[in-house]
Amino acid sequence: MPPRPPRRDDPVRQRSLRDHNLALVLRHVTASNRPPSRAEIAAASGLTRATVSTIVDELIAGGLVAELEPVSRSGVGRPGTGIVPAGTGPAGLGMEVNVDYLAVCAVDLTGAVRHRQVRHLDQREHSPAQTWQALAELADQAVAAVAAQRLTPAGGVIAVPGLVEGDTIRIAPNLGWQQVALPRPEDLGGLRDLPLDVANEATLAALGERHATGLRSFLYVSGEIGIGGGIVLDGELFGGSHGWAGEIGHVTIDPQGPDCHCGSRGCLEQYAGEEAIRAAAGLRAGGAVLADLVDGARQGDGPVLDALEHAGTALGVALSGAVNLLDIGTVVLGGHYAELIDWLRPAIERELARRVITARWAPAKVRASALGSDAALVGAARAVTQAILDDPARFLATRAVSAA
Amino acid sequence: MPPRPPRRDDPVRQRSLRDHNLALVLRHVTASNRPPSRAEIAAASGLTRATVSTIVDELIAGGLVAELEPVSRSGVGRPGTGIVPAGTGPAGLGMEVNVDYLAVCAVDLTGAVRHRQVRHLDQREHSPAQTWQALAELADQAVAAVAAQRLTPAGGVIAVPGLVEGDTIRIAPNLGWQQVALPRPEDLGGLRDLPLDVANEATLAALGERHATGLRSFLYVSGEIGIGGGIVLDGELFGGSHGWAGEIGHVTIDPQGPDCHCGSRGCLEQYAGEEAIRAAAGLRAGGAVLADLVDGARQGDGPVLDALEHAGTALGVALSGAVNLLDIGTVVLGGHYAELIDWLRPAIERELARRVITARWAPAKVRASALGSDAALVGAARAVTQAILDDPARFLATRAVSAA
DNA sequence: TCTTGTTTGTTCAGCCATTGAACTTATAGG
DNA sequence: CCTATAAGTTCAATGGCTGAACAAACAAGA
Repeated sequence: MPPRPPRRDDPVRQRSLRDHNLALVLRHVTASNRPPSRAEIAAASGLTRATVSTIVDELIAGGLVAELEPVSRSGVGRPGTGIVPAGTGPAGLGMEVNVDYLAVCAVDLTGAVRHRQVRHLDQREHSPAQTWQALAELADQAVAAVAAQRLTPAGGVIAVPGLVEGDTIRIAPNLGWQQVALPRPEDLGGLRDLPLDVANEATLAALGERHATGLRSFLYVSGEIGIGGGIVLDGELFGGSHGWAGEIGHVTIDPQGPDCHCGSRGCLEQYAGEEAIRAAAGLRAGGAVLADLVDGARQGDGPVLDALEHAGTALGVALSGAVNLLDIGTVVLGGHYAELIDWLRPAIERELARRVITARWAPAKVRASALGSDAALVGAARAVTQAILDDPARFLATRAVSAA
Repeated sequence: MPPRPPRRDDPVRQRSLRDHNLALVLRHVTASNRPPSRAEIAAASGLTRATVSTIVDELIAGGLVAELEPVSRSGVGRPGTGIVPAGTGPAGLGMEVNVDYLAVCAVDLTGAVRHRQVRHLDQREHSPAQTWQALAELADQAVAAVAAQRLTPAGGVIAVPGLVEGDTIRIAPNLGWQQVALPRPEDLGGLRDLPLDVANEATLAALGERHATGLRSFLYVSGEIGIGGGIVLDGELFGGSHGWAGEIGHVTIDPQGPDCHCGSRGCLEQYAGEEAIRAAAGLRAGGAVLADLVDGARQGDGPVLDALEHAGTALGVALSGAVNLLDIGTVVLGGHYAELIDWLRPAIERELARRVITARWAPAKVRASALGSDAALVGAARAVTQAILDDPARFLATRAVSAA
């Protein structure tokens, strides 16, 4: 998502120095829970107050941060003026295409969701072109709603439950899509001139969780119809060679297990996917599976509890492999799993304790998603604002050009 | 291993600018296959010739690079003087503690092995203290040998087949070690004043392979008595939260499989570890298992071929999970696997093709280790020199202090 | 009310690394 | 011997950070 991450093989000129410190200061502003003063930023970042002052000036001029009204604060000495991320300024647009709905949201630099709209639409009954059309309409409304709050959309990211490479969707099994390209800019109405990106839904959800939880490294696993995953390492999304990392749904649980639609056998999805759990629980097909499962589990329904126990065991086996491989301290369960966590957790933790070789020294934690079903949508929007926060200089430069 | 990687939350002063470009230029010198001239470095790095000149001067003064004799080169114009990594200068000491031998080697900044010595010693019959004693003697000889070649040892790293945390070895099953600390500096003779580190053997082997092969991202798997692994992402070793990443030997192949000594069931080691392959092949215990397997396979011995086919299948299942999770393009087989690759590869590639969901668009490559059984030893030594190459400024600073 | 002490934020000279252009050095080719 | 070309060096200019001095804003005590 970030247009071009700073490479360590780049030469460093004076300007890059400023660029780095611009990002450093901005990060302090967005990261601290209390609006910091220039002096506090200086103390925390290691820069001098003089440098911080000029940098803050530049950020204010660019509309990325703002000064707070001088509120009286405790303590002796001249009170500092708090610096906050700009509430009016750039906004990130997140869009989600899922099996039976479309969604759009907008976040500002503080991470607050300033607009959110969901529209039910079954993609399986429509062509990709129709989906893009409907999404463009939603996006138009979002752009308008956001403008009314004095925010300027700075870009958009679309979350898709499938494999994405560059600007094309290789395959999205549950949508029935193959080789679908991003819509052309001229078909996008209000998004026309904005940078637009597509990415995998679970990957973006992981990004959303990263901000919502503050965790530096974790494995995100989302269970819905399919099982998706995302890996965050040291605060950064890990994409792998092609951006396809995190595909835990097709990790093998039992080499001789049931056939999977992916062509393999014994994939995790065959044990812990929605359909597998439903069938094992003896529930009817086509209903509101998640609600039925939660109800059944709450009422102590035997087959349902057994089904969840089995799913948890399979999840635990897959996660153990991942933890052994990545030595990662936390697993975040999202999607339906977030609501089923109470019944999944015992089996998952049992398997982790048995199968992770370092479990006795550093047991991995299992927790539920903080954003729930909005994770991918919010994560997509955050991807846009995050790119600005990571490299404010680039944003300021483009802003200066468009102003001229 | 690198003392402290540059953090993105550090403030940047002018000096860091120089530090960065120092490393950038040095990297160009070590990376290019032909000794580059100052002008070529400037063109390749994006810096100006003026800057490169002053930086090269600084590196020459610090003894990290040297000018080549002005050889006549083709083409019109003033010929450039080639810059090469200093052949005399800092050296890295690699040490390896394995089940039945100790080894030491030294590499210079070019990566060339300048000294290498192996001594047979069965650690299972000796205490850790005795091992350290014997290793210190070997290291002493290495320091002397290296000094005779006008090299100055800059640090040492010990490779151990076990789980390392900080300066202690948590557990090394095949050595029979638990909670063993690094030897005290005063017990180390010629190593007394050098920075010393321990790390996992497979992790260091991965590092060695990274330099020997030039691959940017790969998964290294080494099969000997145990199975170890290391992950290299974008040129950097990935350690995970505690440095324990890469433990692929205890990934579950079959949740109901045979008991493993680690307390779990169905671990990869139970299918593709030396002992498992030997038993499946019907070979006698205690012999030269690897040699027997290679002989048997060459002669078309049925049980041996079957055993390798089964091991390859299990490896393929485990690697498929890893590739699905990490989206990594290359798998490097080391240790015994390197010599057995011809018989393992078909099964591994078959499973990867079946089980990796992105295999049809980007099939993962399987290749043999370039360093063979020396990978861990050389990798350990390289870890030292790599730290210098990654941050020459730090090295120059300590050098300046000790000179004063 | 006035003074003192404390902390914030700004100003400015000094410093440091990079740049770009001019200049010197070294070679090939006519 | 002269010209063209490329490598390497020198040097004034530039941009960004630092440190110290200073102005501004406040609390506490006399």
